[in-house]
Amino acid sequence: LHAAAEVFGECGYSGAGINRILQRAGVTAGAMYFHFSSKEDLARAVICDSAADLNLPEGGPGLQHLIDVTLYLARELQHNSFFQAGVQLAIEQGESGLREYGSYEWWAERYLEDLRAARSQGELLPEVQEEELAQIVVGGFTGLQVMSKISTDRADLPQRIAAFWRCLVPAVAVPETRAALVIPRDGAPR
Amino acid sequence: LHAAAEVFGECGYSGAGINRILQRAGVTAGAMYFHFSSKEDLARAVICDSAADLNLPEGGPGLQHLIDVTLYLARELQHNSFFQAGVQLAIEQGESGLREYGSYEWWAERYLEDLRAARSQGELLPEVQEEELAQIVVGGFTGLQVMSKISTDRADLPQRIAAFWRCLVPAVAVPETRAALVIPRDGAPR
Amino acid sequence: LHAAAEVFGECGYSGAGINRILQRAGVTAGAMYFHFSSKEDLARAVICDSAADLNLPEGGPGLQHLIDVTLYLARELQHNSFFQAGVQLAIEQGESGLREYGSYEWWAERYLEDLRAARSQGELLPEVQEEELAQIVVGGFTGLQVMSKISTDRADLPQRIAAFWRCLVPAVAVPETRAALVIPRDGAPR
Amino acid sequence: LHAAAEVFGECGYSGAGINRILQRAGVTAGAMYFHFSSKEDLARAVICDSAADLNLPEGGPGLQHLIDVTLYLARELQHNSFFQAGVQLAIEQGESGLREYGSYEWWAERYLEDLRAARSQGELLPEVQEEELAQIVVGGFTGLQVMSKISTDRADLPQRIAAFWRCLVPAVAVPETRAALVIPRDGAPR
DNA sequence: ACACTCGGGACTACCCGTTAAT
DNA sequence: ATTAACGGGTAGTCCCGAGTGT
Repeated sequence: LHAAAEVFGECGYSGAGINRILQRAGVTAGAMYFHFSSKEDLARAVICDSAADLNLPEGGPGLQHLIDVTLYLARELQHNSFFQAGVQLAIEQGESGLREYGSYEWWAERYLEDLRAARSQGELLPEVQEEELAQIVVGGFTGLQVMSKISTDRADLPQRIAAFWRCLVPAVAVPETRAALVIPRDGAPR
Repeated sequence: LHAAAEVFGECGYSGAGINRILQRAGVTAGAMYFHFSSKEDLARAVICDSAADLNLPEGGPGLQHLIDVTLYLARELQHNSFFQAGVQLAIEQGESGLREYGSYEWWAERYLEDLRAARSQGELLPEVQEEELAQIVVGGFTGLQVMSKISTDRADLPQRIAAFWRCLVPAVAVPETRAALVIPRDGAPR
Repeated sequence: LHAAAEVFGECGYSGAGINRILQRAGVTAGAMYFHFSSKEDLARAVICDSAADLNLPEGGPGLQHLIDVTLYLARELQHNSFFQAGVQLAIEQGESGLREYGSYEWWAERYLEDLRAARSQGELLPEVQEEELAQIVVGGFTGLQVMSKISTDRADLPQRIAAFWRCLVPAVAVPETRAALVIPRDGAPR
Repeated sequence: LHAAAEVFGECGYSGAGINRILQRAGVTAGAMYFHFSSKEDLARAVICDSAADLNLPEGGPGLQHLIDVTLYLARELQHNSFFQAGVQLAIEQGESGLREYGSYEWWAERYLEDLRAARSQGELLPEVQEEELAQIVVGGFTGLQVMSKISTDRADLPQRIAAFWRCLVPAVAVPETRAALVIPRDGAPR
């Protein structure tokens, strides 16, 4: 249910009342409990669908693709309430009982693929550890998202991510790659 | 109340039932409502005290001090339940009604001081923007804390922060400073 | 709910605890809050139903009918807990938040119809103002009801109303009507 | 305490929270409970003082005096919060546990004195029963007060009482007295 | 004698996520 | 898939007293 995503995204898991979800969706309680066995189950469904309707940018893997992906996600977080809910619920794991480190690992895995490609294309500096870097990118994205949400309701999230990359790139990319990378100041798509 | 910090830290704001706080603290409702006029007020008090009992590492300002501070905070987050609660409530701002971007800004400000000192001591590379970097450090710390909490209950948080710095330093510090910086792999105090 | 009427009638609005209503009705809180969204809403429902199950005496309109109605209401107030509750809540309007002067106006309107009929049948003395008299009858009834409830738990209410009329009639009715009017001393139905 | 009178008058007995009284009075709980042993006791004290600071109109007893008294009381009810509280608490007897029919009886007694004087001065029609009439006056006053409070916050109470008397007088007073009686339309003092 | 801080519990109206009946 | 209900939970208020000074 799409209404659930909105409410979870706005109020968090425990702050989201089922009734609010129901009446925003225009459904009755029984109807929902036919499809989802519990609130937790509903949240799980939202999480699953949250990653579903993302259209990650195409393009050959590598550092540039990784950057493009994060900027795309940043922009997506501004309007896509499913994705917002996914992120919110991921952050709150533990309150919700939905102990699934999955989300973060999944993204780290995705990023790692790009980083490995980057390595094999010689884009990365030798001292960079791909696994660590993937974790750092996930962590940085998460943290900047939280801050941006609180301070500007995510309006400046793409800019923040862009700044993050501009800061990080010199430490990870070889000079020639670095010169070729495109990191729009405002996070707009290339 | 110290019990409140624990419960807020564990369950978040809306997940924390006042009754649980009360019975963990061994006091009654009336007693609490004499000192704090509402749950929100209680949370505010926790936030305020959360930053109070930190003993930030001494030492001349600069990049090394900034690193030491973040590592200290990482270690502190492992046992200090007041600080845990402060961070948790900061992340949840909005659900709680406690709209105070304050916490993040306050830390960014602290970090900025060190960065400015670092700049004037010639520790920073010319292309680094201090304000942006301060935000990124706060964001990175926040995000890594969230991930670490979920995956290992913060057991590996200092290591993650250390890795974060090892990754970041080449991009911000001039080579001689970089060589002199101490970033213990395990995040232990110097 | 019929239990609500009893408790409201006995204790007034703010004195009536929802729990008392619930356990007297033998239902649970959730059950009630499914049907009524709040205590106020419940009270409103009681008020509405209070006037519903009254069987006002039939008969051609006029002074005699008006008297019969008030005596009937007096007798009804002795056992009909719905009506009791309606009157009680009407008196307390303002504490309850149910600002609806409606009840009193409604009755004054009813009475006025009879008085207008009486006028057109030549039963009223020329100096009598129907509107004012209607208000006075409502007020007198209300006040006597309050007194009777306190002093004798409404046991003597019909008698008091009868006395009220015996006192009032000479001032409002023309002599021949006056002679024909029946006002049983004990307020019993004709 | 004068603040208690206001709050009781506004909210009724059970609707009046002690804390509200206390903070309006600018006192603390302990201070109050030294002087009054309970809320009920406080209410009793308010009732007692409520009749204290009334300056009933002087003048020889009789029908005119009775009328003057009721009009004076009507005007007093508009601003004198002690008296308002007294009336309010009198109406609510039973909720409050303060079962003292006293108030009403006391007033009926006062009125009866005037009526007896009126009788001995030949002002009353022969069929009038003084005791009954006294009760009716008390009841009428009470009821009209309730209605006026709800509809106009007592702004038109004196007018209503005046109308009450204009209606009642023909039924109780002998013609010559009736002609001499002064009942200002707006209830203003003579 | 008087006042206040601090606390105790039971109670308030109301909402929670969930489930039977049908 | 709906209507009705459950029962425990929500934050918060109630009136009141015990202990501590002034």
